[in-house]
Amino acid sequence: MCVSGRSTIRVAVALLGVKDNNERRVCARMHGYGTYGGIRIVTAVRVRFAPSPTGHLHIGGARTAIYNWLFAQHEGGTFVLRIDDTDPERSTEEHTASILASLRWMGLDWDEGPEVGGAFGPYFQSGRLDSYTKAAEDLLAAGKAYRCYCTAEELERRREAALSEGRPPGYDRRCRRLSDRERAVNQDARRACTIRLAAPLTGETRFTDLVRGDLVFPNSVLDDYVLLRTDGTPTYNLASVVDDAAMRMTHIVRGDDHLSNTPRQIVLFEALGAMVPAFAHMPLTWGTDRKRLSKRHGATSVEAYRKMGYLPEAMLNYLTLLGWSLDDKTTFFTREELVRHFTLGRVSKNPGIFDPDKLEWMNGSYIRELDPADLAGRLVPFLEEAGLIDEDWCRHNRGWLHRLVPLVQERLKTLAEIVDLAGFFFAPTVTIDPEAATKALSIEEVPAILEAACEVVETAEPFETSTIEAGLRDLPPKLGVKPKVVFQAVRVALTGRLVSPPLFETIELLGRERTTTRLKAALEQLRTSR
RNA sequence: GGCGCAUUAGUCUAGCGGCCUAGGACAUCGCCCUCUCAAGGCGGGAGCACGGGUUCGAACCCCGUAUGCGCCA
Repeated sequence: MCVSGRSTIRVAVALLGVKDNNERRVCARMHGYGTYGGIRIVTAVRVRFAPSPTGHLHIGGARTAIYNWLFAQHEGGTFVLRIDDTDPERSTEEHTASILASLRWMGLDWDEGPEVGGAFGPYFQSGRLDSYTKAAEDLLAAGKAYRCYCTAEELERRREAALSEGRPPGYDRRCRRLSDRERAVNQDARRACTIRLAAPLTGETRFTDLVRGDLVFPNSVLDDYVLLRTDGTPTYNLASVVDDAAMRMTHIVRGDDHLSNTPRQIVLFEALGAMVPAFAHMPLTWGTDRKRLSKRHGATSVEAYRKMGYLPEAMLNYLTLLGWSLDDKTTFFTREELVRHFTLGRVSKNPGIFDPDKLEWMNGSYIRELDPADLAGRLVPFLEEAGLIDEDWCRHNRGWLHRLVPLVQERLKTLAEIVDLAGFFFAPTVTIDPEAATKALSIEEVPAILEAACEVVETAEPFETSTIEAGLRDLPPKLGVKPKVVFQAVRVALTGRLVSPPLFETIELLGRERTTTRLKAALEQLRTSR
């Protein structure tokens, strides 16, 4: 331990009781800090992401997790995952599992938390309830909290009265002024009560937000908020602060919807005699209508985007850039580059509107950059999901799949689009889209075109793109039609639609057999319908 | 109602007093390439919320106003 500068103390890791396998990293870099009795403490960075398992991991939550993770990685600190499941009504194990899966999918592994353990467990708040009760009781004993016997109805009535008289509607601290005798009477009668924090009445609470700068709040705006409800359950503020203190968090990186809550929590940290962490409030993520991102805006969970065929690296890149930038031009970052460059100081102060278009563009760009073999592997689950292939098929056709990739790679914006784009390869017969038939097959010369094309395919030798292309390119002048007419007619006959991968390569990949079969089938269909 | 935070094109952003006749990207529009669709290339339109100051000089500093959002209830 050494003292450096005015009222700044560097604290060795052991002093804080941190004994885990991060110790080596931790000792190497000491960037974190908090305040303890007004003294600035510098120690290893410890941050947490603390989702409530009431649904899938939300885009907004994912971004908060990413910023926490990047910050921890950049600083060589510890990233803790804590599940805030104090609401038994809405918390489920399925949601917890889904959140863990989404975090892992994006590569946001945690150093401590569910399934990996750590020195500060349990990492579920439902397993820590006793500590909240104890904290509340300690505060009670120290005179820093008090029992409040006001009922919900009384509070409601007084709030309305205050509002109609133009007074602030907060709790009037009535029970804080109870005499010892009154307290004893209520206690003996075992009247239901909440436990409220006895917040300071004067002075001010100040802190430095790592994103927004120095902030000062007069303590007069603080209220004596509830810590423990009548049923003994902790409020968000109590549980969160007690855990953050117990888990030795050095930085709280979270959404700025909590900004106004921060002075309230700082007062609690101080009342508990705990180190006050540093804070960094991230701007919120909005939907396109400038409202909180919700179901109305379409897919809002990471899970949904995974299913739609988005790549985790695109997701990470896009979400990080929604509220953070390195400079005026860099758009693409590998995970390592993000870790190397990420700092809270360059996080934007403005809320960001989630733009699915830009995500899609970025995803397409990442797909194009993928190693073809890698892309092939990533496409398999989507083809399987659509029922086009199965495991057995994969075992025998890996080579074919690798030949397909170059035809689709620069056309895919999401992995799931492979089904639409290349599904015709796998179907036994082609169903021709009526609109495509009208546009490409209704021309008088089409039967002749298809017959000629069939002959080209039957005789192309060797059977490969170049010979097929040469043969088909001979047809337009011979038949006296435009090239486009020939190619579109053949395309529709083979794929059923007006849009497909490049024609000649498609024919090669389809094979002589299936190509001629399809051309003949289309011819037959034309004859019967005329 | 109180307190707080924010405000660069439709969207994400660069900018931290002269490098800005404001840079990049998505989207959009036009052209080129072209067997369709993509991808790619070239080009266009579009922005400092408003009003006062400070300064030789303001997107940038200060003060108001407006708007949006958050928290408390």
